[in-house]
Amino acid sequence: MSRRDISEFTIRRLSLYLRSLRELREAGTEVVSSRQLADGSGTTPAQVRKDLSLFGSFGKRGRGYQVRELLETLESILGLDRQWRVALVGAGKIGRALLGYADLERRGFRVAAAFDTDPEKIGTSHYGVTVRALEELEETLRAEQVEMGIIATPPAAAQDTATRLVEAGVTGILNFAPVKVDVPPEVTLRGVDVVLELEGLSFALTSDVAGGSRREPGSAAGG
Amino acid sequence: MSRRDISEFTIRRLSLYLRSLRELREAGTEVVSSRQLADGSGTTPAQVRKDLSLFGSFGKRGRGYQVRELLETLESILGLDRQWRVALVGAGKIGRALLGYADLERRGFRVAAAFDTDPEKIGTSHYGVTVRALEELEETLRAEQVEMGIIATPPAAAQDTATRLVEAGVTGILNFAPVKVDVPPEVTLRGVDVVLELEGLSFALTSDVAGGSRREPGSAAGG
DNA sequence: GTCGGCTTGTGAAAGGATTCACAAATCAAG
DNA sequence: CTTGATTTGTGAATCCTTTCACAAGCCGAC
Ligand SMILES: NC(=O)c1ccc[n+]([C@@H]2O[C@H](COP(=O)([O-])OP(=O)(O)OC[C@H]3O[C@@H](n4cnc5c(N)ncnc54)[C@H](O)[C@@H]3O)[C@@H](O)[C@H]2O)c1
Ligand SMILES: NC(=O)c1ccc[n+]([C@@H]2O[C@H](COP(=O)([O-])OP(=O)(O)OC[C@H]3O[C@@H](n4cnc5c(N)ncnc54)[C@H](O)[C@@H]3O)[C@@H](O)[C@H]2O)c1
Repeated sequence: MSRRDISEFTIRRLSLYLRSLRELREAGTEVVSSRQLADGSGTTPAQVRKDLSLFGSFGKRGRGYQVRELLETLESILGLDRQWRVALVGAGKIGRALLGYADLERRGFRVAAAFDTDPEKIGTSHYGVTVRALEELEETLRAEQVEMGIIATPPAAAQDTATRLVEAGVTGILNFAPVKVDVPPEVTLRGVDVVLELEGLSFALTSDVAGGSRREPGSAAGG
Repeated sequence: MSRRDISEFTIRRLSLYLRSLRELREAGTEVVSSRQLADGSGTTPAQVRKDLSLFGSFGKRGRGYQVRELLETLESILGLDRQWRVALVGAGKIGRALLGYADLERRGFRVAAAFDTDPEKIGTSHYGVTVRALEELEETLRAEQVEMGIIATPPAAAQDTATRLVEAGVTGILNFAPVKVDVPPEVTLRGVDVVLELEGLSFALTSDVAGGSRREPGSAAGG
């Protein structure tokens, strides 16, 4: 069972367990059962145990899991026991909202640089990050050892942005633009599309002549 | 095959096909094959045909699908042949970015009202929407016949917000707060969690000693 | 120390989703 | 009209995920 064989579904759920575990740690809880983790992340106890068992045995039978220990284990599995340096391309409305999103830094994702093409925006600072000219992208990313990029440009610029990010050494990209973006196979790409999510709600509400929730496979809804 | 039996995976892909079809329409293309749709949305031709076949027969063998016709069919299936009225709760950084997101209106989602608790924000207008006091939520939503809600409050307020939205008649909710939110079974809930997506990238980049892309099941990456 | 109640870890079974593969249909060329 | 190149629609097969169910292990009570 190599890390490569772990499914996307499992990884999403590990993040959800982590979210629960952080809350439990804040609350001072020391031990947690698979049932509690399942309740806190919208899945089943068997699923929790199966997910964890892919990586090892972390619990005690009859007792459960140590919150602090499991939390550190999951952080380590997900590669969160370090800081990631992230570049943001596109300092528009969503880009600036992300610059002000303190959870990124708190969870280990430091926005090390931001870029835009708009002369009005270049040179301005937002939440401690100064917006640079797009031309400086490659140089800056190599100097700052950035490994992840966030695309927050208009859709028309998304593919070019992705290509340049990859060219500059980035191997993980989060894309907010609602267009298909191609990257080489060694680069990991995830997309967030707000309209697509709303369209999913539209379908559900249209189907429901009289209501009905729909399962969201692989990850609990509610995140 | 009732609409209720259609999987979340299929629905996400239908949205992606729609995205491709809109581009094709702009480009003036009249006919499209399952292969082209697959290429444009990161899936396979067989998957496209299987997805569409769940709802009917829309193509011509040996030829393909009429772009305009299929586009209208998919919009109708997804319930997008109407306008949806949406309420936004939390007019902070991400909330205001969403108010300025013109694609929402363009795709049929009108933000009919926005709410906040901060006296400094109440009464201000953003992109044509005036922020109201949270107290006015129930009354306004009923008056405006709002059916969907977007939660953009701090995590601590998310569950209360969801409860109030449901109480006010909303049956579809999009949650941006990184916490689990419970709603009654007749309400559909989707969550967007940026940190969770980045954590997924973190895992992929950590696994890859020497690169390797990872499949995103159910929907093509790149959105 | 052992009994009873719990909870994990995990093979096996069940349930879904995707891919395969091919008959049926369309169309253009001759 | 026939042939050949396409492309759809779909049952069957494959692949993957989730759920089941239970032996093994832990803990506190007595
Ligand atoms: N506003 C939202 O709430 C929201 C939500 C989800 C997704 N999105 C998507 O995010 C993207 C940005 O949306 P927005 O609302 O922030 O738009 P915006 O117009 O406010 O911002 C886009 C920014 O990108 C800059 N830009 C343009 N071309 C560029 C390039 N080649 N390189 C770098 N920067 C470039 C522009 O100067 C501008 O500052 C769009 O693709 C949009 O669909 C927006
Ligand atoms: N900033 C981002 O880019 C970003 C991205 C993804 C998710 N999020 C999430 O979105 C939520 C909002 O983030 P933000 O960065 O916009 O924070 P923010 O602090 O800028 O905005 C939150 C807003 O909610 C208001 N609010 C507080 N309690 C409320 C209540 N009970 N009802 C209505 N409004 C209330 C506040 O007055 C404030 O205006 C958070 O849960 C955050 O984790 C933010």
